[in-house]
Amino acid sequence: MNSQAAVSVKRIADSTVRRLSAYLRFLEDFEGRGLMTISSEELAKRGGTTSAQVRKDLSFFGSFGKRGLGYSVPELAGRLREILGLGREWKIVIVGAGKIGAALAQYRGFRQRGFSILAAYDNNPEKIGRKLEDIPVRDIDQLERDIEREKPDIAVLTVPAEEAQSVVNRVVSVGVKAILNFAPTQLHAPADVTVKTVNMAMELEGLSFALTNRE
Amino acid sequence: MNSQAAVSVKRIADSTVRRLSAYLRFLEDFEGRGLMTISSEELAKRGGTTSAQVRKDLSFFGSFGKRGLGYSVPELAGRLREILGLGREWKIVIVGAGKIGAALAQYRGFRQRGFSILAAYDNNPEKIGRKLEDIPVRDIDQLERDIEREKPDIAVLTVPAEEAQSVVNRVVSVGVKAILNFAPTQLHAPADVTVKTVNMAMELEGLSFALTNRE
DNA sequence: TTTAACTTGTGAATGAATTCACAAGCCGCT
DNA sequence: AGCGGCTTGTGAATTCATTCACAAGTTAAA
Ligand SMILES: NC(=O)c1ccc[n+]([C@@H]2O[C@H](COP(=O)([O-])OP(=O)(O)OC[C@H]3O[C@@H](n4cnc5c(N)ncnc54)[C@H](O)[C@@H]3O)[C@@H](O)[C@H]2O)c1
Ligand SMILES: NC(=O)c1ccc[n+]([C@@H]2O[C@H](COP(=O)([O-])OP(=O)(O)OC[C@H]3O[C@@H](n4cnc5c(N)ncnc54)[C@H](O)[C@@H]3O)[C@@H](O)[C@H]2O)c1
Repeated sequence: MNSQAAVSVKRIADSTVRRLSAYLRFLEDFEGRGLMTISSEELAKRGGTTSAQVRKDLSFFGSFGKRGLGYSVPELAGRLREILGLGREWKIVIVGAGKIGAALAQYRGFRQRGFSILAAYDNNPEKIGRKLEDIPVRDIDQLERDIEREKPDIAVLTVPAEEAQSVVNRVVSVGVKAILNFAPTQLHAPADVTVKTVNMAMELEGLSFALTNRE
Repeated sequence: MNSQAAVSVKRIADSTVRRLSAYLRFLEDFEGRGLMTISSEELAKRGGTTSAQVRKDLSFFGSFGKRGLGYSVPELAGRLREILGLGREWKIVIVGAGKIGAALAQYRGFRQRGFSILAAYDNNPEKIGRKLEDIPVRDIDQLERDIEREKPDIAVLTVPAEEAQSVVNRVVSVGVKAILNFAPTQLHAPADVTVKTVNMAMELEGLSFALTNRE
């Protein structure tokens, strides 16, 4: 019954974390509509899963529901925010102020969820010094110095694939522990650094496979 | 020796397909450097997996290697392209010519892999009629008519979350069977339609969780 | 206070994915 | 032709994830 986020006694699967994220999104929707309680069954229907799955996912972290009633929407939302570490602001830097970097820098969805973008970095003199909406584009040469001073939590990589590993090495060398990579390449980092790669070409290939292999 | 991709006797896991995509990328790299054979071990090292995993993944589709030697790089690359359905051109439409839609429309990585973007659609009169690089932005009102004529294989959704389900319904109604969704919302579609969602906020929350729950 | 209708939380059962481990095959050398 | 070094392909074993199924708790109503 302790309130510090997550007892984390066993390793939590990635798929579980993604579902928790999804549940939180639905809860926020319900919160907005003023509903006070929700059952695992309703949550499951929204998320395309089963009620047993919902309850099992939550049970890794405690027991938040009331038998016969369901879950308190605001309480469960709060618990999920705690578990996911969303009770605080996370600071982000974007490396690569190109097309996709600019789209991310200008995206409001991140700030709304507590992710604050400090700056974007580029090596193109024409881009350095400009702003993307209100995010400054800084010289990549300042990267390490700035990171040591501002201590961002997450680096988002939107540089060409050939440059990506060297940027990983640079940000890791000054203490960044989490990286979101958009370059279509496999990155290597120490075990205490979490790297997630979003590879859109791979997603399209998944669709190509699905379209090709249907009986 | 049939050349139609995949015997597909059992359902292939999503994770397997993603790895096949990754293997293909490494093989193309090796091909470029003129190497002729590669072992499962080398492929595994590059992809951050194990050699047994590589061999098991490939074994679902046939046996392409030579014991004692490894795999022929060009042959295996060809087989993977066949399996993934990359032997042909896939036609894509983008719905939502906003920031992320524009970035995707202008991205060269897709065309290089056989994904050809026909057009982007928007409901904003200021955007309609313009071009994103060489991709035309068309009126969303033409969506169904154009799809029936041009028969795109894949629809990419980059509209606001509230609009996403209605766009799904529209493209599904005229026969689209594969959707790549960037809106942060759960979509519902008939079982014969494959929907993949790329949810960047969810990826960031995964990083937030990892940073928060480390012992 | 009793009952009926619900819903949670969780072990146990099932199902899926990964890893192990080794026989079988290939190559080059002597 | 035989041997040693390597590497595949694959059942069997293991590990991990999901689903089942039900006791236990809650509410509301009579
Ligand atoms: N545009 C897309 O829709 C899209 C989709 C999927 C993946 N990606 C990937 O995202 C990455 C960026 O793509 P993009 O389309 O934005 O390309 P882009 O060329 O528009 O942007 C890349 C930016 O990185 C900068 N850059 C290059 N080397 C750098 C370095 N060493 N340090 C700092 N900045 C550097 C460039 O000046 C440029 O501004 C690529 O790896 C690409 O494969 C892009
Ligand atoms: N920009 C990002 O980096 C980013 C990141 C993650 C997710 N997303 C998601 O991608 C989607 C688009 O984001 P964006 O930043 O490009 O927003 P945006 O506002 O720049 O683009 C949305 C575009 O869709 C058009 N549109 C709206 N309703 C439409 C309809 N019914 N039919 C056709 N077109 C319509 C708008 O005119 C606009 O051009 C959103 O769902 C957003 O949550 C964006």
